[in-house]
Amino acid sequence: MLGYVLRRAQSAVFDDFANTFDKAGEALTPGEFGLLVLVDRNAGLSQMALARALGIDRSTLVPILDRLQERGLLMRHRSPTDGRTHALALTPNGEKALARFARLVRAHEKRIASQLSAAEIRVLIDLLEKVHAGARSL
Amino acid sequence: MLGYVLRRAQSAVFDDFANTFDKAGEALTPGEFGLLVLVDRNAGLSQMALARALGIDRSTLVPILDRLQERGLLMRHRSPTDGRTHALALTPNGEKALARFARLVRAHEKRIASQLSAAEIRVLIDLLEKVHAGARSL
DNA sequence: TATTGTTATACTCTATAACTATA
DNA sequence: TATAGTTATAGAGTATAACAATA
Repeated sequence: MLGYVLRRAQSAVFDDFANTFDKAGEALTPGEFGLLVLVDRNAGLSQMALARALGIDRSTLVPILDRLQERGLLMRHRSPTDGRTHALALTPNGEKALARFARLVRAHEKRIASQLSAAEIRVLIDLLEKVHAGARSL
Repeated sequence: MLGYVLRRAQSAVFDDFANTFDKAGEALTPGEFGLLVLVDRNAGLSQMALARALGIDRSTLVPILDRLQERGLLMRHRSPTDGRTHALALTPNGEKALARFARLVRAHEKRIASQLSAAEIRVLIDLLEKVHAGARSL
């Protein structure tokens, strides 16, 4: 029952995220937003480090970065200290886009929490973290 | 923030689901479980009706049913009243498998809720439904 | 004409295995 | 030898468009 309700809520939230961006003429997934935030806050990190932080395989990351790079949001620089790694960073355009995206995400967050009081939001986040902890105890 | 926490919890729950089935030597996704439950409780329903209930396109459903049918869990019967539709039903083997699956899902649900009291579970479900309602208000 | 199921096609996310360049 | 990134490949979920059978 809990798993089902969680899945439904998550699905509605995902749809709202997509809709928010769509109506603003932008296109981004929650995963892409999280990736951009990570790169922004940790400029220079490698693809391996990013993949680890996102919990995905390094090969999965490649086409995702390709797309973001084609969109001019992000760049792979060659690391001067380790020729094997790419130092990731947002482009100036990527920084500007991320600021726009962050505004949209705030509006989205506001809407998904619109039926909850501030206290309820805190309780919900707390309970979700307990679910996370419980599920992790394999 | 809420969106992110929700996504993380959902991801951990999904992993626990997969792990539970894996360790029991079974293979099933939450979506497949939901589908089997729907067919079990509404024997004879059509693919269109099932797709609508699942919120997916009818063309998406086809390969999913193909796989379940290949596994001998489910059958497409020709409807006597409407030659266009298939009446879906679980096979006897599918019924037995679903009983096994339901046991595993109960164990899984117990684990993801292991850090929560009964009262907290009720509150969490309530709050998640409010999130669902808020996100739906597009 | 409209509906149901199927197929063809196309993206995206996901992974594993093998390859290249570098350490 | 080991690590980082890439490519090839494969499977699953998702969709749209076109098609055949049926209503």
